[in-house]
This record gives sequence, C-alpha cells and structure tokens, in this order.
Amino acid sequence: MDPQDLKKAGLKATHPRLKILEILEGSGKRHMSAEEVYKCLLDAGEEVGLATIYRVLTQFVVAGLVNRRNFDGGYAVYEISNAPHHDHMVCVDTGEVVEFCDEGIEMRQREIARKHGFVLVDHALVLYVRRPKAGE
Amino acid sequence: MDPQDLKKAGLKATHPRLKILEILEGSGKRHMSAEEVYKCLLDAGEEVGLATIYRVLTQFVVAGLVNRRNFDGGYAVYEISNAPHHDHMVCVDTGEVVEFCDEGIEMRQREIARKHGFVLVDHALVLYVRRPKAGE
DNA sequence: ATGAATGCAAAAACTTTGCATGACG
DNA sequence: CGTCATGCAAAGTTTTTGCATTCAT
Repeated sequence: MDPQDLKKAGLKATHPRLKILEILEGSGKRHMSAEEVYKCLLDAGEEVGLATIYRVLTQFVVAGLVNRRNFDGGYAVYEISNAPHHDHMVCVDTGEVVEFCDEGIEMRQREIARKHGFVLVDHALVLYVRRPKAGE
Repeated sequence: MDPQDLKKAGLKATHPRLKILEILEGSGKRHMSAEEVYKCLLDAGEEVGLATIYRVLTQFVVAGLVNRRNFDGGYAVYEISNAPHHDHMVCVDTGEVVEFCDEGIEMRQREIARKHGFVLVDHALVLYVRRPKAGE
C-alpha cells in the first residue's frame, strides 16, 4: 500500500501512519488489537503513542483502508481491507482465525432483511469453532 | 419464571435477583444493558447497586437463564432466554432490534466449519439494517 | 508558515473486585 | 447461625479527548 492511498484518503503521509500500515500489512498476524500494534511498534524501536494508534486506526477504518472486527473478548481487532468481503471463524481453544465467504449465507441475509421490511446495510458473523477431538 | 428456577441454578432467591429477572421479563424492552436494568430498578424505587446487576446478570448467563449479546457500541445487552435459538437484526437508524432464525443459515454454518476441519460451537450473527426510504 | 498530526496525561465508558455488612435458608 | 449475597468504593480495561508541541507540505 502506497503513501498515495493515504493521500487519496485525505490523510498526510506521516511517519506513524506509514508505520502502522506497514505493521498491518507486513507482520504475520492479520488481525491485531490496538495494543498489539502498539507493542509491535515499540519492539521495532518506533516512538508512537497508543492514543495515536487508536486515532490512526479509526481514520483508516473511516477511509476504508482497514476493517474493525469485534470477536468478543472486550476489545476490537483490525485487519487490512485488501481482501473482498468475508466473515470469520475463531477457534475457541487456540484463538486461530480463519476467513471465509459464503454467497449462500450472504444472499439469505439480504432476503431475511427484506422479508422484515429492511435493507441490509452490513453484518457481523463470527463462527466460534473447535477442532474435533479424536473420535468425534 | 419462578424463584424455583433460581434455586435450580444454585442461586438463592434474593430480592435483587428476583427484581432483575422481573425487569428482564416484564419491561417492554427485550434487550437491555446493565445500566438500563439499573435505571429501571431505580425508577421502581429499588435499592440495588450497579455491581450487583453485573454480578447477577453474569450468574444468570452462566445458569442459562439469560443470554448476553454484543451488538457493537461498546456495551453488552442481556435478554431472557425463553426463546429458542435465534439471531438479531439491528436498525442502524433507530436501534430497533428484530429477532429471527433461519435454518438454512444455521445449516450452512455447520457445513462451513466442517469444511475447514472444525466443529461449530457457537456463533454470533448480527444484521445491520435500515428501513428503505421512499423510492428504494 | 499554517493547519494538521502527535504525544502525553487525564478522563471517559464499561465492567470487575475487595471487603465489611446484611440477608437467605 | 453459617454461608452466600449485597453495597460501596476502588481498581481494571479498553478507548477517547484536551492541549501544547512538532511535523508535513
């Protein structure tokens, strides 16, 4: 992702913003909390305040560069929005996150909303899953 | 719901617990935050601490008497679990909440989990919807 | 240079916890 | 009467905000 994308979003290409984008793209973890991004930056020797992380992530979400997700647990996680729409399953044992998309479910959601006199604006779907133990 | 149900859950039938159950069943709102339950009790002239509300609601959730839901917004809401499994749609304009259940979606979720080598333990689905404006 | 962005610390919002008092069975 | 539950206040978490300083253009 280029500094260009920041400018397009009306955001100056500042050091903290570039670093945060880099972390979200580069580090192995695709879903990170604000705190995780913060620690990651500290480890990299970068001086960025936690408040800035929150401010920047919120701006990125508004700009559509990043998605915010609520997987339970009392805090939000952020992911680069470089993939088309998808939902998530979270392993209740390991915390592992898998992304998936199912057009059948998507369609059904639109139908259900319509049936109740609404139009679908957005949705949040998280499957909580577990690896079957031997013999299940 | 009887004091019996509390005892079955290993909970003494105390005044606060009975009152909170009553509110969750009786007041028009089916989905209430801890704060809302608290205010409702104050309005009714009941002396119950907010901490007790949180403690009691958590106990009710563990006992299966009540469900906790996270509809975004930074706080949880609670609903009496007197209805079979269902999901929710929330109107982004009015906050109105509608419950629904769709066996097609349920089935698909189990399949998707299985396809990825997991078993479905639970899920959270919230549709964010809006009433169509004239001409949509 | 000038407005926007940052860092720090303080505060806000929601929820949990410690401890002495009081209520249930 | 013993134990569990409550109330209050304090602390915990996550996130936001005010304000002086610094940075990007």
